[in-house]
Amino acid sequence: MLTIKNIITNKQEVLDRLAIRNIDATEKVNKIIALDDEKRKTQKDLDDLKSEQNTLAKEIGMLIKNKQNEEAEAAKEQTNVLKEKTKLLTDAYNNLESEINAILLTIPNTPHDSVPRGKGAEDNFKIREGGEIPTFDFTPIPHWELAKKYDIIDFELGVKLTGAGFPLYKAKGAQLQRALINFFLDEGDKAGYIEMMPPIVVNEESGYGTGQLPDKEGQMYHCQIDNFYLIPTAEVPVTNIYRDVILNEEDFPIKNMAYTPCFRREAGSYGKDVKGLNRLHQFDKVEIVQIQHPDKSYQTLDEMVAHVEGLVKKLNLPYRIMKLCGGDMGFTSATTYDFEVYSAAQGRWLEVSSVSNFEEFQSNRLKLRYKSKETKKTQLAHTLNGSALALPRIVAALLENNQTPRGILVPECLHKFLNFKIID
RNA sequence: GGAAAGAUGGCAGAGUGGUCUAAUGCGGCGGUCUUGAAAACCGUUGGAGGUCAAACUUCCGGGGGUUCGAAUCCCUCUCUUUCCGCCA
Repeated sequence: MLTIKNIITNKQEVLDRLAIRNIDATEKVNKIIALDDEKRKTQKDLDDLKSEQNTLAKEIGMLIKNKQNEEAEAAKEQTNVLKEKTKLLTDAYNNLESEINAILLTIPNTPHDSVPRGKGAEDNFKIREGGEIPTFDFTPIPHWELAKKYDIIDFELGVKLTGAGFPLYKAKGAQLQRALINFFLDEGDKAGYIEMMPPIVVNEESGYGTGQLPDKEGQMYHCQIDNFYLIPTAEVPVTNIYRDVILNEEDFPIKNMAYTPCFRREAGSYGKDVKGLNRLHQFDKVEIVQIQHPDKSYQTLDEMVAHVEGLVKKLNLPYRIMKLCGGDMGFTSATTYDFEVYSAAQGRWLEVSSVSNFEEFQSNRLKLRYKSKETKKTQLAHTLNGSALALPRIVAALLENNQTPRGILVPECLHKFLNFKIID
């Protein structure tokens, strides 16, 4: 969430930035500023009261020590009044605080200056594209049919075992998954990311830390007995490593990555979006996460985009990089680039990665800070993450784009992880 | 799953109702000495809020309670360790 300090000191800028999302937050911001002012005054009064009580308590201690019991009793009487007042003020203070927080939670991150205005996906700005859309001298088959034809992914068996959206990968299909994961992790390793194998079940605090809770509660699978959540992305455990951490400037940049399965309930999705591998309840993903000094986070964002671009290039997939407009950006992001690959038989662009700079929005909730060498104070760090990459849609595009009458050709970058070069 | 012990500052570790704004040690930072370094010695040493700065408030696993006063007593939750049981 946004910091109150930022809202107060840069009020107009905050409002202007939020306008990029087509949000007029004037009312909320004014309310927060007013409430915060009141909170501050209340705190001052409360502090004074407590100070008075502390002094009195010490005096009573002295009086009792000196056996001046009558005076001590009289002093005790005094504290009763103070206690009453303290209770009232404490309640008022707590109310103000939760009121402020409640509003704060409803305000999304302020988009970066460079983020284009716009309403939805149609207003996203294409940064670059690459690769070539394949042409066929036959009608290309969609991946779910290819999967069946070569018996590499069994959607029906997944339904039997669990339900829709939980496919079972078989034989070369399963091996292809493994190869992709290895490829992504190896590339990440070359780029300096430290590999992690985190828990894929997290507690409530972690859910709040990265902002999945409370807003997206219904999107996560919940183990009620233990109050744990299945992670919707490795971002949750890998970023929460730094919850309540104060870093040194020398620690930057922190570069971590993790392969994990991801679980999403995807309530409300339907139609062609959920066909085949397009949208699943369980899928595999390698996530890259960086924590960076605020001055360098945008440089880092570019670096991460370049990394992901390298992956889709090596996989030889037609891709485009979209800079999301204000209206299409996620709640917590300040800048997001989406990667889409073209899936030739479906004839659609599929989102396979989303690379974002959250600036200090996540850090604020995580209490992820660093000690500034210059000011000697603790300041919020910037967090960034991106998929590098999510498997299912990559697989969908690979199957559809690389199909030939003989079988499906496996891209060269995966050969060293596999003992076959064609799925037939 | 059963039993017991425990959770204190970056780490180790004292403190069991009243200058605890937490001893001591280690580590860190600054200084003296030195050509430089080490050693020795001296000083300093966290987070949050607040203030021009201070004062002040708050934080001894989380929450609640008792008390004029809680790291210290009570309740509760969480976690850790050890032992037993079960087990990949």
